[in-house]
Amino acid sequence: MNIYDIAQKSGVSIATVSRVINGGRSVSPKTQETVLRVIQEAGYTPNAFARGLGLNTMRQIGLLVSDVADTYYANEVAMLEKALRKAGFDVLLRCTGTETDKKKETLAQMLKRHVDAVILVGSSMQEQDDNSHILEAAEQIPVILVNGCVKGKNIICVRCDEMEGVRCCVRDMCSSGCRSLLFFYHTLSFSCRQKLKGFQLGLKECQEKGTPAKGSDVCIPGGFDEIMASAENYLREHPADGIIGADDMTAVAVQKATQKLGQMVPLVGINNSILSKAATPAISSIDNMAETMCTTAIKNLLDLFDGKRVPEDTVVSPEFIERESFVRKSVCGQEELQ
Amino acid sequence: MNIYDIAQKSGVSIATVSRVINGGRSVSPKTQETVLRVIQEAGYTPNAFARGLGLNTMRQIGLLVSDVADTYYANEVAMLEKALRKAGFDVLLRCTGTETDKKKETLAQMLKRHVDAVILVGSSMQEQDDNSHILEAAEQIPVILVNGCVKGKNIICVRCDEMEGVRCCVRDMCSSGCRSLLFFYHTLSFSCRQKLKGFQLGLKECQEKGTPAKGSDVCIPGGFDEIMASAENYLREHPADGIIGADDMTAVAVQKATQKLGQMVPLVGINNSILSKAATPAISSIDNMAETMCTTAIKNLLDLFDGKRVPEDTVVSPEFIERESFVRKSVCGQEELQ
DNA sequence: TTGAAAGCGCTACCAC
DNA sequence: GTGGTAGCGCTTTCAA
Repeated sequence: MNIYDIAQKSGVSIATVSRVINGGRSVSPKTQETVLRVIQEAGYTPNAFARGLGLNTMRQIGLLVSDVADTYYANEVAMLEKALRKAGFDVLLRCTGTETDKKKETLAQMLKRHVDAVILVGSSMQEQDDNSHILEAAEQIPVILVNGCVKGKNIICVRCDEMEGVRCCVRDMCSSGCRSLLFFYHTLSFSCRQKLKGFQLGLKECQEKGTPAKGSDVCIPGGFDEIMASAENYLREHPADGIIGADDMTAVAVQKATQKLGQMVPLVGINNSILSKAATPAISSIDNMAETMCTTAIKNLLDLFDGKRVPEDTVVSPEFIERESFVRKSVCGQEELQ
Repeated sequence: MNIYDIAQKSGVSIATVSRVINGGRSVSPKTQETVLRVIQEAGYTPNAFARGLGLNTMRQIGLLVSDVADTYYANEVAMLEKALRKAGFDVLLRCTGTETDKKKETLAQMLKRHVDAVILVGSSMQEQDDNSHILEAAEQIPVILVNGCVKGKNIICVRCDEMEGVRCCVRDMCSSGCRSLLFFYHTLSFSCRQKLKGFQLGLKECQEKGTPAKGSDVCIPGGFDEIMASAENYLREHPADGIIGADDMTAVAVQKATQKLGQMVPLVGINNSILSKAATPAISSIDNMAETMCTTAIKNLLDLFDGKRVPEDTVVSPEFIERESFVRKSVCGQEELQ
């Protein structure tokens, strides 16, 4: 069953059938009706491959993410997929892992698949130094970074100012009496670097404000169990009175460690994922506005497809979600206003 | 840059170039070498759409899941994607939600995309009564159910005997002294029905064994917060001394409720996801062997593509992962052996 | 082993 | 408004 069959049954040419399928402009209402009825009756669907060949697109968009098993990324992928589907695009999903070479290779493969755009989900998709592969990809198709930033033509960035979020959090912890802070993380991604900067900046500002606090960052590679175990060892030697986890998973694991040691330490996570709710005590978390980032990213992409001008770098502000593990006595930013 | 350019530069016909690209059979080593070198130098990649049109496949496989944002499904998607990529297939991802019509429609759309197979991830992709759409799809391409079961030609099922897992768990709880059990769930999926059956079966067996316990199942639709709130209300009126959650998320939410009420109740979740680790006390969980299911599913699919005969229904056994929320005094199945 | 040529099913341009 | 037809880039059959 192909376009020729439909043309024959309708008593028209394939050109007319094609027109009807693609929006029916300059087709008489009568012809249109006939053809549509035949298509309906025959249960005909145009061949996607042939269509792709002719139009040079199959309305597919590549989603690259280091790991969908990560709750936070999974959530973003879900939101992006939903928005893209609504706009009539299919999603080609690839997990890349964190190795630079794998990420580059995967991006190259996506280009060969002739996707209409590529979305790099999460800051882990961005390299610290050399992002030339992203620039190269952008020469062919739009590249969207969700929570990342690479400047270049045909590249759309949407990100959260996590540095600011952590900076404020540090200041809030200091004003709440914390004097010895720890920042735990497991991977030094782009986003993590920003958070670390915020951590240092916050400490510095506390010093200037006359409430000096010392702080260290500690890297524990691995998953939940490794972090929990190593954090326990670390905290036994280096107790702290305020802890920030680079993400909720890390925060929960560290929380477990403090509980084992009988230390009751103010604790904050990042991402505001279900893990922060699930923990006991529930963990206060810095929400990096995944939903806002995702909807903005897709909106910008669709605008770009429509030929509109689009902001090449959108920055959204994080939001502190207060739960049980740390309740602020004062709120950074608001004190200045008073 | 197309196959004609390569043919010209190599001094051969496009037929020969095509042969070289597709495995180089019946091509002289010398020609082969020349063509490969030209392809290399030109950085040529065959057009995926044209290839799809010719071969009637683009080596893409559709993954249908009710919601990737669900930690458990996300984990399965990650494992499936990895295995498929290794076998040279791309993954087309679609979240369907739980409405039957949406699921049917999405499946139909996947078929139109000419994917090589469809994988339905999670028992929520299966309807209780009418699965004719799955049978119909299977007339065109292989359909794989991960943790589901629909009998039919060209349908491969891999599932976990969750009924058995819950049945054993109930018996273990009874033998450990629980006399009033509660089973909480939020959606009555295929898998949930199995678990419920196991719950009832376990209770019945306890009765027969002379350790009668009463039990009820309670459905709370909604997400984490709704479950937590409603469970608290329910438990205030109907305290229990043993609780099973249909999944870890539910278990954690109910755990929170018990903690608010000051009830310290033996509790078991299902899925053995990171949530069960993250909770405090850590939640014992029935592991339904997601990894085994996924690897088996892909292995069977690849075998099917290879024309081998493949088991149409594989059942794996669940595994009880003991943590802090419930420690078994005796183990179901082992007592019989003694 | 190689080449010529006929599809694959559709889109889009150019006539009428 | 409609039809004829030349591509799109590849695979594959049939001859040579």
